[in-house]
Amino acid sequence: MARPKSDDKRNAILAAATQVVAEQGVGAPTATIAKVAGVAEGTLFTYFATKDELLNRLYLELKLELSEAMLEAGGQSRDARDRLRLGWQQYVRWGVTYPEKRKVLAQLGVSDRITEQTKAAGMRSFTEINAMLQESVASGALRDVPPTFAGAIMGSLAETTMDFMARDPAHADDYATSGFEAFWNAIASK
Amino acid sequence: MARPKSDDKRNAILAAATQVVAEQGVGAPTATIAKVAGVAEGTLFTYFATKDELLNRLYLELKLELSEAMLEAGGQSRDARDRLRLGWQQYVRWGVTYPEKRKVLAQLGVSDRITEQTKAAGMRSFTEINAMLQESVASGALRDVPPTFAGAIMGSLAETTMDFMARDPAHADDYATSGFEAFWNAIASK
DNA sequence: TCTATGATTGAGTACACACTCATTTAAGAC
DNA sequence: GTCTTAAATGAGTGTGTACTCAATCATAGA
Repeated sequence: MARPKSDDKRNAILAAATQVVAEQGVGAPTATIAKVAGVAEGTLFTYFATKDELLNRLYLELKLELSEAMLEAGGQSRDARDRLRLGWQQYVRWGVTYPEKRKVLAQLGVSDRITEQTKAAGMRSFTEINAMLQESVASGALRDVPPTFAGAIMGSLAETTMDFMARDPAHADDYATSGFEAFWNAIASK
Repeated sequence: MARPKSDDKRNAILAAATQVVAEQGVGAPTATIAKVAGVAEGTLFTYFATKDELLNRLYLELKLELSEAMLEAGGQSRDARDRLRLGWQQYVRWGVTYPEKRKVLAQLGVSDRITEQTKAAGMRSFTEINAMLQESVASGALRDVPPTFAGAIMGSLAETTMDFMARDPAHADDYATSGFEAFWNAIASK
């Protein structure tokens, strides 16, 4: 091996892509991403063959990061509701801490540049969380429907909650609390 | 006046934009939109000064259409839950009937080419629906939070529901029913 | 019918972008 | 220290796109 590829550069490119795509959308130029990453444009293409590959990798990376954040500090001992509330809390915390990452995920989620394959792989990160949901859902309004539906509901309610938290920071805590209550009632109430 | 602009052409352009943006995303070329609409590219620019103006108008038009669809056939006599269920039903019906319009709205909603002003104007179409929500929300989990939050929750749950209906049409009715139950519990349960 | 006005056309323009490639640079093997 | 190999560079290339404009055409009003 002559000169190895550097993980640092790869990460710098992904981080730059996050920043620039959050600002400018999926149409953000590779030239800008490279400049922000501190590498030449050509270098970007030695790490990612095409812009689409870069976007798909970024999507996966962020999905994985989010799913890991949700499971962090998840002590086993609590009951289902508490474990879900913790996951919700972590989700919201992550989204508030990294608004660009959240925005990028929203952009990429509706972009047709993300392949079905990538989306499927992204969902796999959430199997553990879906398992957490399963028991809470068993006797509620969603009992007739797969647990991934509850997972999607969790995602969309958390996103909606964070939108309002961001728009009206003074009442952020109210939204976070009410949002979780709404979510719990949605999946667990009969 | 020498030659009047034609509403038919304007509508044809908006319809073509809907179709093409649903297929290709916000980056769809104006040349393609014009061709699908059956007009010359130059004509597109006599009806909409820029592509951004076209996209913003399209967003407004679709938002308005959706809000009107939701209020259709809304007899006064029912109780709050029934009126909301009817609105939900109409929402889902609209989304299933016009999947391209739904997709376009999703694309435009996260695109930074839609101005804040346009988004605000789009929300105004939903004031009547927000009023409907207000009473149902009064004593539930969302009592501490503005009714537009309940409206946003309705939107995101309906979208999630339609995603699953589209992905798994055999159980579409189950999703529609469970989705509304989840929504009602989310906003009205204590 | 004639005329003035503005809609309609589509080839043309200026620019932006994803990706390439000849050249330079640097890391590892010996 | 030398050699080999692949990473790094950035000017260059081809393509695609939003928007323009001179010429043409259709309509409302006289």
